[in-house]
Amino acid sequence: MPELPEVEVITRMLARDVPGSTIARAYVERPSATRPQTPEFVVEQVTGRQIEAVWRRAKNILLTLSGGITIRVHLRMTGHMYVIPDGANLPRGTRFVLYLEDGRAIVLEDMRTLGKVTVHPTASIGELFSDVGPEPLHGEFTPAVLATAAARSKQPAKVWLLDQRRVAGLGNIWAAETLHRARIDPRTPAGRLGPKRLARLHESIRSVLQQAIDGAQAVVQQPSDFPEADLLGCQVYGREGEPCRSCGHLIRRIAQAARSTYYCPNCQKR
DNA sequence: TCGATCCTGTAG
DNA sequence: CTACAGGATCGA
Repeated sequence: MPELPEVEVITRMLARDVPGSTIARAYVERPSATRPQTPEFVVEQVTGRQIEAVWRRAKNILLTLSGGITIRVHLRMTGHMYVIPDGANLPRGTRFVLYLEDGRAIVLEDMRTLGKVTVHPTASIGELFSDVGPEPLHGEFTPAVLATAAARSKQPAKVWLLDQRRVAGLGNIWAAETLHRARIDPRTPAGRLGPKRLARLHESIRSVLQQAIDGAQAVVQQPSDFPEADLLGCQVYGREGEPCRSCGHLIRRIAQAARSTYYCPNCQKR
């Protein structure tokens, strides 16, 4: 279920706890987790290598290993990844495990089994993400970049924001929250947003995501905690029929691209 | 550009 | 029981 903020916090935890450790063995509980690669291939590629770094790109977790190999993990809808102590039982829903030499293990827990683990030459990681848009919290993401990407697009703004080729990391929740903060109706064609609203959208994306990271970070007490940002703090997501926190109008839910969109019909204009 | 699809758990 | 779930890809 994680979007950029949740993946960011999960990545930070791993980046704090596992670099320097060596993978003693690996285990694929669910063969579909590595598709299109085979479990045997993935296990063979990672065994015996040292974890040098853990980082994030869009909603992917990357583990850079010694010997020029990188593990790419995508949590999709229900994935979670964290370290368990030596001797701890594998959690229910475990799909993939990296056992470390010191006895700890990194587990991929994923009830819905849509998550993915694949291995790639580190040198080729760049091209893996060649179609993915800019990281919204980095300097490369500017109003101008946003404007260029939005130009002439007829896609509704909400659907447009979910497309990872435009901006990396937004999902159904934070796309809705971002549009509310920017006071843009989710049905507005992206190409019709003028400089003023694009500037608001740019700023909203950054501030909403940064706040969500801070919120998610705050709820994690131990590694296995899922850094679920506080949905009670959402302005629109999941609040159909409830009053808008800014104006009191009732929040509406519509379907866009077969997914729910929540918005305030009063605050958010076309 | 859209719907179907990969899966399973849970809410209504 | 059915509807739906915070993702992404694939084929029509």
